Amino acid sequence: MATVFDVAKLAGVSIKTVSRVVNDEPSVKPATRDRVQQAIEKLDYRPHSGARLMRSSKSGIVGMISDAVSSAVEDPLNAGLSGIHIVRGVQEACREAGKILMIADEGAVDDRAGVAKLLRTFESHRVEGVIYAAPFHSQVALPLPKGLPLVLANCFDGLGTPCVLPDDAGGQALAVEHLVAAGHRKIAYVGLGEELVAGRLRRDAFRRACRDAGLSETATPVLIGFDATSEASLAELRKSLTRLFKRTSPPTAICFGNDLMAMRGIEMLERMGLGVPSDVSVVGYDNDENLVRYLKRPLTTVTLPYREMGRVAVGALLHHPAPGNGRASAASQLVRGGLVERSSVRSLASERVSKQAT
Amino acid sequence: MATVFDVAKLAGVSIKTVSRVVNDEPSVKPATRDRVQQAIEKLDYRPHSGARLMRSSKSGIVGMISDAVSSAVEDPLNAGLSGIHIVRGVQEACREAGKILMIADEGAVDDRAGVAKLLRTFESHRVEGVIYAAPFHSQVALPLPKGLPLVLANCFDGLGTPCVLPDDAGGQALAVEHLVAAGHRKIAYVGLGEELVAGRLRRDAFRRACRDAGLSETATPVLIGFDATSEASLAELRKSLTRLFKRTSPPTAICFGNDLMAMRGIEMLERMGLGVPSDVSVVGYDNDENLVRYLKRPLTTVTLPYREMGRVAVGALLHHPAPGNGRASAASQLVRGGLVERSSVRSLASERVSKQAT
DNA sequence: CGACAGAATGACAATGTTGTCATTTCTGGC
DNA sequence: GCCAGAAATGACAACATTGTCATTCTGTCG
Repeated sequence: MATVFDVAKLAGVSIKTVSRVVNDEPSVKPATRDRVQQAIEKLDYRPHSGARLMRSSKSGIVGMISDAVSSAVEDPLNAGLSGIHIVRGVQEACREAGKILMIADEGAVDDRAGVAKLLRTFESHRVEGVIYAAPFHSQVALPLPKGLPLVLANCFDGLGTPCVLPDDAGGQALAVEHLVAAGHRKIAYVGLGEELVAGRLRRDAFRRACRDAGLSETATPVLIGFDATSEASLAELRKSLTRLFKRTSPPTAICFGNDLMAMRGIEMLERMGLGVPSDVSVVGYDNDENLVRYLKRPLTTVTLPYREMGRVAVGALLHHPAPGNGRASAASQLVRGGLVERSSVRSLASERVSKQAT
Repeated sequence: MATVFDVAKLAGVSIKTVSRVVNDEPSVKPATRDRVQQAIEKLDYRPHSGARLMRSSKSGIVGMISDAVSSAVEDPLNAGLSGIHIVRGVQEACREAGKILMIADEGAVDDRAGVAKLLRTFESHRVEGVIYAAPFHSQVALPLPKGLPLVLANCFDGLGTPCVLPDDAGGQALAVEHLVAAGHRKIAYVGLGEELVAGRLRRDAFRRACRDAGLSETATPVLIGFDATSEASLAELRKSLTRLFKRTSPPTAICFGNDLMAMRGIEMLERMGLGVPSDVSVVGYDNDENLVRYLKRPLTTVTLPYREMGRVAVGALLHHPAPGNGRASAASQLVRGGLVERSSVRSLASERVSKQAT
């Protein structure tokens, strides 16, 4: 492959001038520039990124660790494609910033030794930073690279490593506020397990939002600990729902822990003779497009803003302020996803009038 | 960051010895090796891949052009995640070969200028080869890189560029053979548009397989040109199906052009009062896991072996024989996907006995 | 016309590694 | 104790580029 020397000789200039043309530096006469360009064209010259890197120590590469692709293929039932959306956001932001993205997907994002190895590879390539994306909102314990900026996406390590997280609390509040605005006063929460970060945050936010709306605890029962991918847990869920609607004053709306659970829950409600949203309104969480597209009853839900999180992570990585310098960007950034109104929530007209009266 | 010099000084050896240790070369005394390893550890030394590349001209990087991630996010309804599976296969094979994968996903895989730019970037990084994956079986016209091995996946260019393709013909034959073995003698084909490569191949293969099985053309009507993502086309499909079953001797089985069409078709058949598979057996194509998992009626279908195609593509790239050297690997490789038996095909017992009699 | 500023260009070092080949250090047999 | 041959180690060039600084060209103004 041709080098600067070949190009320089053909164009009748010095190698430094070739370098200037290649890097769009000023003070090269247009005529010279043209000659060099033509020589480049003719010789099919491509700058050698390795040699370049050696001089400038700017690789222009961003590394990313994710199991998005592997889990989308290996485990399509569980993987809500969350990772793919984060990757997409990262890709977009990298492109806009003129960076090249190098994705390491070895499947095992929770294998410390494996991650350490990937980080070493990235360091060898002198990447400008690394983004680590977890498949779901969780706490992680990563081996921290020495001189390499690292940003966590969809996870945190409690050690002050910069991270980008979904605003589960804010999102759940949005759901409750939406139901309250539609006139609902008796709202149940049917959620994930407490061992999940998202499960805890959403449950707590639900409670707080209900309190803020002036709803009593008895009117807003909280049932948690379900896993919509487990048959046993679904049986539990069915029992709980049955009990819930045997109450003297059953809820008029349910916030489900996520879309999959909402989907299963709706099936159960309908089998119990309860229409959605005629008898019960339902709000999900995640806005899992992939799931939502197969639902007969369009589901009102809260978006988990994965793509945006990817973008924010790149921003945090590339514009990370020199440490201890002026207005430090918060180590942890929350990204709020919006509520998507579809047709699983019914407005209780009488209430609405009394509330929305001018 | 530390260099070989730092390590050499600390370990009390020459830089060359450090290089030997790093590259696991023989003839280094165990004691020396240990000392160097410790120095590396202590200094957090990471070989500089750029400098390395300059000397050895082996980057260990494979480039890939795909729109898998972007289209999975941008257009989840159409994208059957095919691309993701190809990427996965490529990832796996790269890992096994000790190569690093660099994915360029700019969304526009059919933009010649865009692809040319990506190829230039890859050339700059001295990748060892490039895999170009198309979202569906198609013919492409790519700008061919000069000194860079290129393998096409899920597409071909008719110019002899090595490519890896799904064996649509073989797969469709599998479907027909399965139905015939189950005793079906009247089989309809309801397929994709002729403008699609897969549409043409599958239709032709269907006809040939029927002929081979001794079925007459009247018993095996072919209806093509449908697009299950278009409402208008679905209306057409409904009309066609209605007509089909008004015949004096309607088919007992249908091969649909793909799983989505099969899904829609089954809905229509049921609305027409025809049970699947009690009244009509159905075979799909693609084995789109992502779609199949939401079907109530498990669909018998033929796998589009995307993942395997990715693996084969890497194999073709890395073991590409020196041109004009001995047993050249075929420029075009077909990968056969198997038939997945679920429960949308009913065995016609009487027929079966007569056929399977010893 | 000469001097001068600024634009355009070039010479050369430096970057971190590995390949080549030379040199030193062992090892075992006499 | 010596020597041949092998094993271990080292010196140095080469890789392709950019940064630094020097040099040459070009036009302008007095």
